[in-house]
Amino acid sequence: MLQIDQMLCFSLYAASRAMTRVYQPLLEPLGLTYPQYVVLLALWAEDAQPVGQIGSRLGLESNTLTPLLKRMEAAGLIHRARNKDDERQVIISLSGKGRLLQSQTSHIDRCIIEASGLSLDQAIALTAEINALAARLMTPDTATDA
Amino acid sequence: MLQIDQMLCFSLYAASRAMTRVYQPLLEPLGLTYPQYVVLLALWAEDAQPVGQIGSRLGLESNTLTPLLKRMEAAGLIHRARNKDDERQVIISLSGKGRLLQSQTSHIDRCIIEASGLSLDQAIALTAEINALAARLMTPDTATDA
DNA sequence: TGCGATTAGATCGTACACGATTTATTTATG
DNA sequence: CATAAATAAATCGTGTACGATCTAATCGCA
Repeated sequence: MLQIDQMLCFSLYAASRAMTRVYQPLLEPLGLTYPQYVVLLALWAEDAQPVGQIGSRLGLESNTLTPLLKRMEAAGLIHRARNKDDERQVIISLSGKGRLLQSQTSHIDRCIIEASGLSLDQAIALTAEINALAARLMTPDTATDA
Repeated sequence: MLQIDQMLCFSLYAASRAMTRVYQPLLEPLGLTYPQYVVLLALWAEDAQPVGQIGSRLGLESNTLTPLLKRMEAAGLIHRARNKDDERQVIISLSGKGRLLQSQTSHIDRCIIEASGLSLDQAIALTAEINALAARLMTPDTATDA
């Protein structure tokens, strides 16, 4: 009984790391880590975003993103520039190199789907369930006392 | 279409971190991090395991476990001792303090179940799906070329 | 019996995560 | 117009993850 939540939390923990390990050898030839790839996904969907917007999309704070983005800048993947209209913001935009990488990732998508062993419908359903769970976990519920 | 696997991988990544964030305030009063709690779960299930066995149960290598276990030893939660029958192995066993902590974790289980918003059946089913996915991801499949 | 191969942990370097704090900029208010 | 409150990143410290390598102990087999 009481083991179930432990198993649920542990299964997420283990599955997430397993997924990262599947990505790693596919991303390594591109010189990317998994979190860096996720940032690129966000930028391919919408270029030129402030750090905070990327953070809210990815659920990461500036204390994680700032050094990560600096490494991506050093690798020539992105540009970092202050917003002229609001000097507090740093706008992250794709470099030519960062934009070109997108074309080299379609085989990655295929490999992951294959490794997951799921049909498209199954993947969609499972993703929806996990997203719903994550959304509930992130609501400031009555989880601290009772 | 090609976004699905990205959504699946990202949902796992985000859900795992969300789960850790739910645990954090519950574990902090006990002086535990989430990975340390997972190690304790393994030891509560079976005391006196070598490092490598804990690693295979948790999917962690010695390069992660060794420093983690040293911190737990420093915190007085566990003992580390060479196996007399095989001096290569380091046996990890619970201290009295580490054993006692188990009794203080039942409310944590309840809080997590509540925060997940899942019924027991739903939690079991979702855990099984995620475990099956993780198992497939961990098989050395044809994921590197095609 | 002896020595190369294997195995178990430990060590090292790099890259996240994240709580807490700090700095710089903008906004709101008197 | 001045300044306190709010906001956006950056910084700092601690704790995982993990590839690569190292060391010590055991095993296998001539």
